[in-house]
Amino acid sequence: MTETDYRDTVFLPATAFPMRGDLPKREPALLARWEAMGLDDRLREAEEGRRRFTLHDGPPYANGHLHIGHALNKILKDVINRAHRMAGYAVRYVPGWDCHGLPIEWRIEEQYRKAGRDKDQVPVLQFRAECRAYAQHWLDIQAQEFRRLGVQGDWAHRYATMDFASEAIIAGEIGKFLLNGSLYRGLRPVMWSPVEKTALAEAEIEYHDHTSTTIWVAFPVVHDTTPGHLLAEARAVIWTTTPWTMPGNRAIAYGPDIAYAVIEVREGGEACLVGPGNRLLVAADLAAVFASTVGIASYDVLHTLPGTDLAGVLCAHPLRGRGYEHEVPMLAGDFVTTDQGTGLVHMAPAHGEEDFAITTAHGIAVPETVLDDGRYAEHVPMFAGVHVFKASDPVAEALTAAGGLVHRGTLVHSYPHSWRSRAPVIYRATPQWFIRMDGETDIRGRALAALETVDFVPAQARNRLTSMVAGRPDWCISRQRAWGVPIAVFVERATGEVLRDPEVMQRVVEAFRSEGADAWYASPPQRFLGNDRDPADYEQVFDIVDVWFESGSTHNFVLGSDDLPFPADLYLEGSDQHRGWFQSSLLEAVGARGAAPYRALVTNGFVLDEQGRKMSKSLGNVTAPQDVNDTLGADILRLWVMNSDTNEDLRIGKEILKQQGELYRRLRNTLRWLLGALDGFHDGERVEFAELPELERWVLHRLAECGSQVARAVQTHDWVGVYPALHGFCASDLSAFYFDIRKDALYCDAPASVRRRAARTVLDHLHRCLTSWLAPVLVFTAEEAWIARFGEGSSVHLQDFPEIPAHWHDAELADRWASLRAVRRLVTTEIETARRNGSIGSSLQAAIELPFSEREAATFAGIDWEELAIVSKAGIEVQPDAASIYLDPQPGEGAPTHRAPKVTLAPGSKCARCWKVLEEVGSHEAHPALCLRCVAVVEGMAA
RNA sequence: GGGCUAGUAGCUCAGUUGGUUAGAGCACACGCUUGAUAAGCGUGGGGUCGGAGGUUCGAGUCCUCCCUGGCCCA
Repeated sequence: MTETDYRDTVFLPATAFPMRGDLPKREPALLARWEAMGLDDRLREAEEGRRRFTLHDGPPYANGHLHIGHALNKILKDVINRAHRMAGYAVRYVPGWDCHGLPIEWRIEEQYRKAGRDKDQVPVLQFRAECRAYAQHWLDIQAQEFRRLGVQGDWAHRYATMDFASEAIIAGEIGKFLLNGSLYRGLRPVMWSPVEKTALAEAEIEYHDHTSTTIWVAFPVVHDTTPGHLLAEARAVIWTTTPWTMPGNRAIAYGPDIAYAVIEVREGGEACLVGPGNRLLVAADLAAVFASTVGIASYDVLHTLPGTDLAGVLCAHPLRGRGYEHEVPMLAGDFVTTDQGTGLVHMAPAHGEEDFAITTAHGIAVPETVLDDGRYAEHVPMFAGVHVFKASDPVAEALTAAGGLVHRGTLVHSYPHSWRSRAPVIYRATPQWFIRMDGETDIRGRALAALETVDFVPAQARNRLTSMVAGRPDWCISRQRAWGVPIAVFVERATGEVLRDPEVMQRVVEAFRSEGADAWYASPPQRFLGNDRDPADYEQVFDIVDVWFESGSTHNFVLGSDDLPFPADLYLEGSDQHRGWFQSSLLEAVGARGAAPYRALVTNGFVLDEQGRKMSKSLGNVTAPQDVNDTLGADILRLWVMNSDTNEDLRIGKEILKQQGELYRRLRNTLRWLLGALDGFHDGERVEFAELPELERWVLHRLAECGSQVARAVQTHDWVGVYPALHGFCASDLSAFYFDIRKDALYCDAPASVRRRAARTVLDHLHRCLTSWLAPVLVFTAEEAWIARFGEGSSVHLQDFPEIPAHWHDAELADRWASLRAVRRLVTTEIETARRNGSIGSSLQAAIELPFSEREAATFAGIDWEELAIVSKAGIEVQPDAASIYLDPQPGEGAPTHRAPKVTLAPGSKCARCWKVLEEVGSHEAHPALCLRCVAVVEGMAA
């Protein structure tokens, strides 16, 4: 008989599960299959009566295709949801969308501009309808894109901030803040875009470099309260990067802990605007820098005085006599530093947070000097009608003429710009609606208390969110725009008081619920005010609410039923949402219902390119999820997420994805080989745990370790490292070790042999465990590998994670096998040496001789080294006095170490069936080409 | 400029309370196998642990400063 004649007697792996994933084609087919079999409904049915896990979805903005950050976030959510489901929870995931707001409004306006139409001529209801249609369009596209990524959810019942029900709830939530007294209207400096003519949220601001005119301005001291009257004839010098705020100046801040100096100019420089004899007040430490910057050649320090001495000093505005007659008091401010400038800071109450806080604390009125389009108001002396961004020259010239300008320069610095128009923004005091953070309702204090019971992953995030809540100002919730939910309140004209009437509020909410927020614009005010009030007595507010308030309200849209209890178990978003949704949701929930809306917060990092840079179209380093789906498959993208450290920023690009493809292949081939080796497996083959060889028990131990790791991740929401570990298990423990060793038994042993049945028993566990553990991530591939074994009617997604018996875990066995594998590594190295010498080819051509110490020989007794090293012959030689190099961490000092393993050519002939080289081959008459084991198997098959 | 955070092989990541020669997978090179075959196995090269100081018998781990990224803020 020739070799090929025995090939058919070998039990080679057989499976229809292809080696190549072909995911871009196969994934859509699986999605269609799930749809056809009603998988989502079956999941719902299977979850009856289980404990619930609720991850409340943070809404992406319905504007444009998904980018990689969306994909990362939704995939992570999906993995966590699916893993909980398979761990025994009922999971109903309701995805949502953020639909209102400036970016969409801007797009619609843009369309008008391109069409040459004036958007101010468009009726507001028509404009809002177009915004709604636009948002709906992208919502539908994004939903499809999320589903293509394999994200499971209740897509039919998704929420959207623009749903009528949502708009009604948002109005009702505003009503709660109105009625509990934390909503107020106030004049405050807010970030204002003169281009869009609206206040902007911090989230709508971005910083770019900007060249500003800087000026040093001298304020004459007119009332000197310092001991010894040290400020006689002196002028206080301030430095500012915003000359346009000079008309709004009302005070000067000094640092109480800073030392100040009165200097007298001895000699001015060539271009210096202050001549000899001028007396100037600046911080003592900054005097020299100041002098050289403004061109003072030399000066004398007349006096130094502590900052506290400046209390009570009054200055004149440098433009006194030209319409600026108010006094400018010097006020103590802890925020004043000597990092730059003069140590004296000019305070314009309308144009800065600190300015506002310190001046109003001293009873100074807030002047409204700048109009909504960025021009000075009519009442502003000298500059009425000038745009603030063109005011540097006029202001500097006026100050020069008045003798108040000390120096002028420019500075390139990071400056706030509108996120949408990219135009610079300003601080401007306007009447706005605010939610009070402190005071009676103490939202801040209660929010901070609520955070103490929230779990954070990663843990550092707690610090970040807490400090942001602790430090934030009152929440400005009004916007002067059209596409959103109106702050549906009335202000009594006679008193300026906001109307707090639950019945009015109720009428608003009901109208919104049936007709949407458009009702506010479409209905006469009488409808809301009721018959007892005269609409003429009230001003109807048409500001819309900040979209962060809307998204902060989303927990009210979906949570609060038996199905979806409040609070959510988990919120999971990118790290930018500490300032955004994590915070707005917290403040909204604490303010309106007194509790945090989440039990745990998970943060994921940002996605960067392969060099760690931000992705941008101009750099051409953008990785689009759609492209990955179409070229590699969504499973590859999902694997990328889970193989990354999502707690930190993560990277993606061509090479990284290629690597994920390689890692995927290993997982896929592991499943494929399992399926092939399990061909025809039936329950009767199983071997009891007690009958399993040590090697099989060791694999089960490793399986138990992996299972614990998965279970831990479900509980902690921290999945970093879990799938790399699973991959390592497949590559190192299974493919390179267990599978390689067991191929002989699986391919060549008789089907009834205990060794082969034991192996298949374990392979069955491996297949079930691996497919279910991989299912939350490789949603398509795991399904394929499940169907390949259990048929078209089944789905891995209807499975729970297998229960792992506690006795599978065996730490002692693990230690022993760690040593065995260390010995094996040395053996394979020796075999490799022999191979390079040309003495052998395959390892089955080798015979090995293992020198052991007595202790090693005892410890490793019973080990089949031929099997473990995959060689044809293995012998052990005990060296009585040698040190135990495989067992001692530090080989004996004194005792000689035994020799390294010795590799020789195995004697005998190659068995035509199992390819081992054995001396017994040829000894059987009927099958001279076979070893005796194979003879028995072949004859058994023939019988 | 401030807060938070990171910087370990080409890539993705491990590195316990400071303790021997810094690990793994992938990629790469070479070899084996041709019964997981557009697969599998083995061996190997590759790191001044971002940089510079300091503490210590000993630092990837602790301290200081600096550089480079990221998020958030000003």
